[in-house]
Amino acid sequence: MTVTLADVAARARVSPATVSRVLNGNYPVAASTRERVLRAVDDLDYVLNGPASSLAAATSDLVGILVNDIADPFFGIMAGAAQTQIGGPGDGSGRAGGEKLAVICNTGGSPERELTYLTLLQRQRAAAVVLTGGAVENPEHQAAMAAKLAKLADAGTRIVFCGRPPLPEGDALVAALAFDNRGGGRRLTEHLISLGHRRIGYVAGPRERTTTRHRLEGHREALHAAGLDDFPAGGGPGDGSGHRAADDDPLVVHGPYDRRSGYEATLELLRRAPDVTAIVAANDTVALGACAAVRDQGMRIPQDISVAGFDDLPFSVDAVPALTTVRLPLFEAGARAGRLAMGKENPPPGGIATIAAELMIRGSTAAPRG
Amino acid sequence: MTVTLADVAARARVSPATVSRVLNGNYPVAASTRERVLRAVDDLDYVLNGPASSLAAATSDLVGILVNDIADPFFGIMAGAAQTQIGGPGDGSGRAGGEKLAVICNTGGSPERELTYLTLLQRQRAAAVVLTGGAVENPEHQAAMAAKLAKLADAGTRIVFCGRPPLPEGDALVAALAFDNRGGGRRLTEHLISLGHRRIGYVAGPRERTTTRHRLEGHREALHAAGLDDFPAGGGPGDGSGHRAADDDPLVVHGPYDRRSGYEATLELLRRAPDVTAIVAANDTVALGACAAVRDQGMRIPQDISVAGFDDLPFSVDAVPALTTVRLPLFEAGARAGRLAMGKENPPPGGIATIAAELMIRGSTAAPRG
DNA sequence: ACAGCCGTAGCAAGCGCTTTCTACGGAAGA
DNA sequence: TCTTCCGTAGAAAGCGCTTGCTACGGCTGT
Repeated sequence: MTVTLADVAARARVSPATVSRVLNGNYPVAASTRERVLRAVDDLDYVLNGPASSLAAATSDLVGILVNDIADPFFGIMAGAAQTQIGGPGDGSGRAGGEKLAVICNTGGSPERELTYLTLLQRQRAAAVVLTGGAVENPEHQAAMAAKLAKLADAGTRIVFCGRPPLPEGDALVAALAFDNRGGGRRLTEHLISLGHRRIGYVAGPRERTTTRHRLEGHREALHAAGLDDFPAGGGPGDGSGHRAADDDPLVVHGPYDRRSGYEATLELLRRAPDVTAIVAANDTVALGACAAVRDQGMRIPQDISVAGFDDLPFSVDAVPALTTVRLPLFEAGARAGRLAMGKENPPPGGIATIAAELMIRGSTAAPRG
Repeated sequence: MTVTLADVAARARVSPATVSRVLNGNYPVAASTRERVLRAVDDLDYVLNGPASSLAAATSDLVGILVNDIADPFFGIMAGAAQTQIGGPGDGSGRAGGEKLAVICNTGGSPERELTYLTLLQRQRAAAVVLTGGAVENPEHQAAMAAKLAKLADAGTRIVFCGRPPLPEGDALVAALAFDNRGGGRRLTEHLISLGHRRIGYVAGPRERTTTRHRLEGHREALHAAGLDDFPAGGGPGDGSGHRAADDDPLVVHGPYDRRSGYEATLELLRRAPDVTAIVAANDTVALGACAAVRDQGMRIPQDISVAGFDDLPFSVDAVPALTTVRLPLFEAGARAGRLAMGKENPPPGGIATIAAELMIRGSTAAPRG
């Protein structure tokens, strides 16, 4: 029924071993033989049996990319960029070399799914795994992840973090690309403060997420430095204690990273503190929801209230007014993560690189009235 | 080094065959034995070897989802939805049953990559393939696709189209979910006409794409019905001849499905026909770019010019003014495609279902001045 | 002219799992 | 009590490929 290596070998009048070697190209084969084999492959329309090949070679050409929400361009951009460095041909150049199958796995932000996908990838003996976006900061889950990743690494799977800090116990790690969420958050709020804002609301992401915590800590650092915090700041970088007072702060509302949540959290915020003159959102998507809420309350942006986001997704520049935000080089980071996963690029010194976040000042923020 | 089935068998004091049967659960195994095996699996931290399993069973648990651009929420939403029906546990219910690995493959809209991914999936003996979004209408490529898909189908891979019409020669097909792009396009333009617009520009998607053509044909149908076309309309549904005059129409500009293209194409359009009172964009992303261009030319939306999109992506309702567009039930369609791919749902009668597109009238369209 | 090499190709042993077929023991039927 | 059958477990034959090792010519070096 299906064509096998042996069929090709028979047609080319060589042994299966030779066909295999031609196909893998890592063993000297005479040009004439090679050509004969290639023609046979073509004639027979032969397609390698992946599982058989992976079994025999004890490796596979699968690379897993884990994302929290593929419907969110934040992840789509990174994943797509990573895939350009990994998948099929069309890397721009020819089709030679490490042709791997990049697979994007959508965890939906669920720790269990994250672990399940990792197991599935482990089953497939994946060549590499790229973990994107914020991690869940639950000790139990972190331990499970560390264990799982250690096993993967043991099995020869390369591990790359993209947009999240490596695990504390991460010896399994190969490379980590972390965004400077804290610094970005700090500069954004500093910008608002320099504009004259004193009461700044914060629509945060989900609790127990590294991105959420880091951005919020940056925000608090800026407030603290300006003496604007009723609540203790998060301390310097590396000091995790910033988590402490978060739950009591009336100017901070948590919610998922989506538009609807941004809308509702903003309404709640305005109810709690009608005197805020600026709102910082956990990310651009949330900021869009916040803008809608602000408008529905009859207020203008930025005249009555300033709004800022984070990430600088493509649509942010088109918002009206254009959204002040913090630009993260998502595409570049994703591509670099892809390269690291392929072993095309050396890991940064120390295994971890921090990627700068750039403040983008646009029309949605202005000095408060009065 | 790594734990194998045999190790588990030894520890549980049973044969490898029994362990396999416990794990696959499709053969009677005494409860006591099963439990013993399961404990051994747990103790040893055993993980099935996917390739070996796939090789022996001649099937795999991979499901491929092909998308044109994963950074575009249009695809992200569909792919994510499909994955909820396919991947890991957390389908909501327990972890039983068809636990498969949904993999998203980003073709970047390139025909070659599309084919390559299909080959890669064929290599892996994928259980199913979901093709999303518009197809490239190049005869050569279509033939290659048809051949490839036929081979996949022969090998037992289920094929599902989501958001694209099935291939003409598509006997390989299992199920197709097509959006009513033509009808949606028609109703959108009818709406504009009913508002009083007579000169309507159209920022189309890339040529040779089914979505592009169908949406444009709908637009032309509406113009034609109102006697507004200087150029012949596309004829009724099913008549492919609408393609004919497209290239000459000064009111139509083609470009990729991205924001930047929308911006530039709009500028070009306004240069060519400064008297247009409305602009229809190929999709919402392009519409955003169009809005920016319109504004940069010092015009207001919708007072000076109306703008409309297509898809109703999440951000469209937050544009200012909110974007008039055509809503496509992307999530529902994606989920259904996922179910079809899993064989959880029966294919629609005739193998193809057309999914309705709903006109969403919002603030970005209004009657022209004067 | 002979030993020794190098460049190529083939042999054959798995890789770890699934699955058919066989085997065994006890329960039920005669 | 003996046969038949059912429920359950094992033996073993691959699935299609990779790869270490062996083998075979023809060259080169002496």
